[in-house]
Amino acid sequence: MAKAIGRASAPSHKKKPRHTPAQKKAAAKARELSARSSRRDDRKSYADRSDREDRPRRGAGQGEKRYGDRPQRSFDRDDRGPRREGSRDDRPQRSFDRDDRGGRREFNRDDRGPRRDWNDGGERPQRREWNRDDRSGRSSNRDDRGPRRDWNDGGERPQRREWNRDDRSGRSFNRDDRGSRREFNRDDRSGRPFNRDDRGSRREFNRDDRSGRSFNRDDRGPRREFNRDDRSGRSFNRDDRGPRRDWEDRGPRRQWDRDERPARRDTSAEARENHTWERRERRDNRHFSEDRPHSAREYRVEETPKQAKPVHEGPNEFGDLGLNEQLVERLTQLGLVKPFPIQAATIPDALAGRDLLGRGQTGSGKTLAFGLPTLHRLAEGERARPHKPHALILTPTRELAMQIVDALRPLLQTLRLRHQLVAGGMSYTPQLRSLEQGVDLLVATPGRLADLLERGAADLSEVKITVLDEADHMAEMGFVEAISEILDLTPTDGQRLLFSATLDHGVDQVAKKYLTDPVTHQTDSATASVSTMEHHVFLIDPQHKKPITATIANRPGRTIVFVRTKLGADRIALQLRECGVFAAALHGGLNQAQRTRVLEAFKSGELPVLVATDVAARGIHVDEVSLVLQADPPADHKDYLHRSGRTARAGETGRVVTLALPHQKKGVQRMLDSAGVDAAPTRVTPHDAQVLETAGGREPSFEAIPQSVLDNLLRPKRPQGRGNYRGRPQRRNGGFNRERGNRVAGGYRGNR
DNA sequence: AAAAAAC
Repeated sequence: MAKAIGRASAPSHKKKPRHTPAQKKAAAKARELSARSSRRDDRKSYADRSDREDRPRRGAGQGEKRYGDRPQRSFDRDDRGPRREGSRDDRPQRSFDRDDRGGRREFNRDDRGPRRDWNDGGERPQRREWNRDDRSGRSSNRDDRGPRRDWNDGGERPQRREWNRDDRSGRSFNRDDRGSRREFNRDDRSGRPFNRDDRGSRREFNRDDRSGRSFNRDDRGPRREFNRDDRSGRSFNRDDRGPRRDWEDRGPRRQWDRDERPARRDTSAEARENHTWERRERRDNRHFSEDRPHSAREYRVEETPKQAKPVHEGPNEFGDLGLNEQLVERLTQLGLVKPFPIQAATIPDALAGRDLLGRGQTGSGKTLAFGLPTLHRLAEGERARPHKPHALILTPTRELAMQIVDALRPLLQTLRLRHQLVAGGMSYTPQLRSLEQGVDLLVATPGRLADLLERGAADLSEVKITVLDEADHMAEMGFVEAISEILDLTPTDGQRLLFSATLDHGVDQVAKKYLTDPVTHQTDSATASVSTMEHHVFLIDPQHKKPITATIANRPGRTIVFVRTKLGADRIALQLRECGVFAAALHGGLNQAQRTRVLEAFKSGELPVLVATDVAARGIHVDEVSLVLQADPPADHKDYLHRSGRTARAGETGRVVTLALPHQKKGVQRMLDSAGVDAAPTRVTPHDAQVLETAGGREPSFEAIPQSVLDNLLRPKRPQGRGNYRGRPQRRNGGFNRERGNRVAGGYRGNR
């Protein structure tokens, strides 16, 4: 792709061999330009994916596609005239699409106004959310359903609401509409996957025809909307379909519910006194449509009393390990004087240049265990030459790479070593520039590094030290190929350090191939022996999952909720917010700016609850996470240990609660055994003392937290980016910029 | 089987 961009964007270079320095330079420039435009991707707003704005949007969704494609467009502008002609000819397909789109758009548009009214006047919207996907919750939906039906019969509106509202996941949309629209939806749905597959080609197609695009643009918005979020999630949606369908089978029950309902409504006063979940929920939904002003501050984490951190006194024992004096001095300034066991065990061997395997519990200080000797050795050597770094730290996630950079930065600065974060989702420019200028240490994720290697921007032939953090994960399928390729490019006599809290057979394979006479340091058993961690397993019924999750998450202190899928993360986070628990999702489907911002907010305390996939399972350190709730059980015992390890770090205390559905009981039990965790599964229901006390939960308020609060949280606090890039200038004139002749889409639109 | 990792 990178190459494709280069070609498309700088046709003049295309046919010439890039031999002369001048030509090389020109090519580099082109690359940089394309990289620069690709940065815009990071500015896709969270709202683009997940807001539920009611007004017709010109830009939402659209923006994403355009951004993605824009690099070429801007370069190709000159070419457009001719191409346009071409695209015309090609249009058959196009026009087809277009009609399609147009139609949808109309549809949407018309619907939108009314929907709003609905929202304003009615109370229905949210209930649905809540119940959306849980069959259990549905009981409350059911109450509503009668009227909706009538609506359906009389008008077409009901669904629109659906449509609008829950755009966020797109799911509830499907849900209630089952009656009339189902057909519609279905087709649509089944159509989507196709679209998806087709999209690749279509996109290609479009690319060449950029001119055609501009025509289409207006039409595209709605479509985008529709597809918007789920570029990744969509396929998952399909999975959800099964249950939904089951839903449809419920005809009879509905009848039943309807009959029931009038009575319940009449006794709403009484209902209020009853604190059953469904009823409170209904009552409180009214707040949602009012969309009262909120500020994120209201939802800040309730700080729990700080735990005393171990204070080390006396002479700095890092000095005894043979580390560079400047380094030791800086460590002292940072309050680090006593090495953790894993550090004391591995540093001497690492300084001696030996290959090693290090295993230390989660939160036991592995970053410094490999960081300090790496820095020490870098400081001893010469400055790295351009493009040829001397050390490489590889991590499985971008966040972890950033965290390692953050942890090592002060030490690197003290030693006047140059470093660069090399990870996807971020601008190429600083990465290319650093390599150009020469950089001593790269902290990288595999994909982007491979990309830079392929471009010839990086050369690993002078790498003296390679570190694999979370080595066992890196040795797993899906990672190991990339890692092998990278390791193959480093000198065979270089030092290699493999670290993780769990080392297993997969690591042995890598160790066997890439390590020479390695020494292994295991400071603890591989099981969950973190003594300050408490484990609980709650055996629950499916219909209680949501209320229990909400109750537990609604606790003071920072909480991480782990789920299995990206879509699940979005969904649970949304559900929590609708219950009045401020939560945001973190997963690989978000763009990097969003990921970074969510994590930052969680660290700072603005966000008390993080709902994450396993992207956050390993290595991520956040102070004072006092509970890890595994709403979906982890895949295996290693994941259990790593997820759990987000709490009880560096001597803090923490609790881990794992929810298991009846059919998961066996697997969870087996996993606990392998993980060495001694926890007896307990049957619980939402109001049990177990939930309220053991997990520290509290019944949530059910005062839905509006999307605007989340959008506000996600809005970058300073101009985007960590580098010196100051971000795109603020949009003016409705986002239309004459010079560019292009509407500048983007921004966070979802907060109104 | 999902997620992650480049665009």
